[in-house]
Amino acid sequence: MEPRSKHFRKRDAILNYLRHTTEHPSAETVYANLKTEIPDLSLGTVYRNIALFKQQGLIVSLGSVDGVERYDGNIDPHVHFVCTGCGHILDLHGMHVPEELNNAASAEADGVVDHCHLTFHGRCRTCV
Amino acid sequence: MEPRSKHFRKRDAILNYLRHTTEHPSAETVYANLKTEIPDLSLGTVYRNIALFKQQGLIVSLGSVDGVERYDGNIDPHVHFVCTGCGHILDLHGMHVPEELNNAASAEADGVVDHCHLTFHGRCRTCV
DNA sequence: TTGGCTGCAAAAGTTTTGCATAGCG
DNA sequence: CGCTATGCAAAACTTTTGCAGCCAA
Repeated sequence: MEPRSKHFRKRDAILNYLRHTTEHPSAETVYANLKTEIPDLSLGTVYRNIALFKQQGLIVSLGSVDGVERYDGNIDPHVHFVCTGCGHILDLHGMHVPEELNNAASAEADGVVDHCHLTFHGRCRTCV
Repeated sequence: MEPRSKHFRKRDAILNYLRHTTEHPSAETVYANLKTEIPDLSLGTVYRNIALFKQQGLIVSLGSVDGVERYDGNIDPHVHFVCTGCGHILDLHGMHVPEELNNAASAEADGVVDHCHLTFHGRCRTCV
């Protein structure tokens, strides 16, 4: 993705990074990885842009693992597997949350369901 | 629940509180609510015991809402609804994650699934 | 010149930890 | 006595924010 302009070079780089990785990184990880490529990048900028993307719905928060928030640039609904051992987050594309559950949820909660997260917790192969 | 002894009075009080509320409190909330009853309770003790309970599997973490971790003393598997507006967490007992998904998850992740969390996000009736 | 993006560093907020004390066994 | 639980306060960490500078339009 070619930057729109110099003005958005960092913003684009951050979103681009989030969209092209499957590691579900934290802000710190995004920063660390882009830092080599963009030496004058600051952590504050990463946080600011991540907050923006989240608000715009361009990325999704997966919640915190070991006290650090993790993000996913793939906003296509999918299921996750979090390894309790190494903290690695895996995408599971072979299943989806049945539509009935969504309906049942909004009915029982007596509210409006926007989206849902299904996350399995366990041990990945190398951590078993 | 009668305390086992004075030695565990606070620990028991914290677990007891978590088990008898449906508000899915944060550590701070547990502290604030028990403080009136146990004036010489410290926040550190709440955090220490919560960490212990979590490790022992006596309570479950629901992840962070607005930067604060929330806990559930009800470890019976159930679904949650988190209101994006007020941060309130609701238990949904009228549904469960189909067993097939569990199997599919461990198969696709090529690991061992311990448990899973299904959480709906949206707006509760008063926040719509 | 104006407005938005950013670096930098300070601040805020949450959670953890060290140390000393008290109480159980 | 030894061990565990705890209060208190400092520390550690993550995340947010204020301010000044810079660049694009």
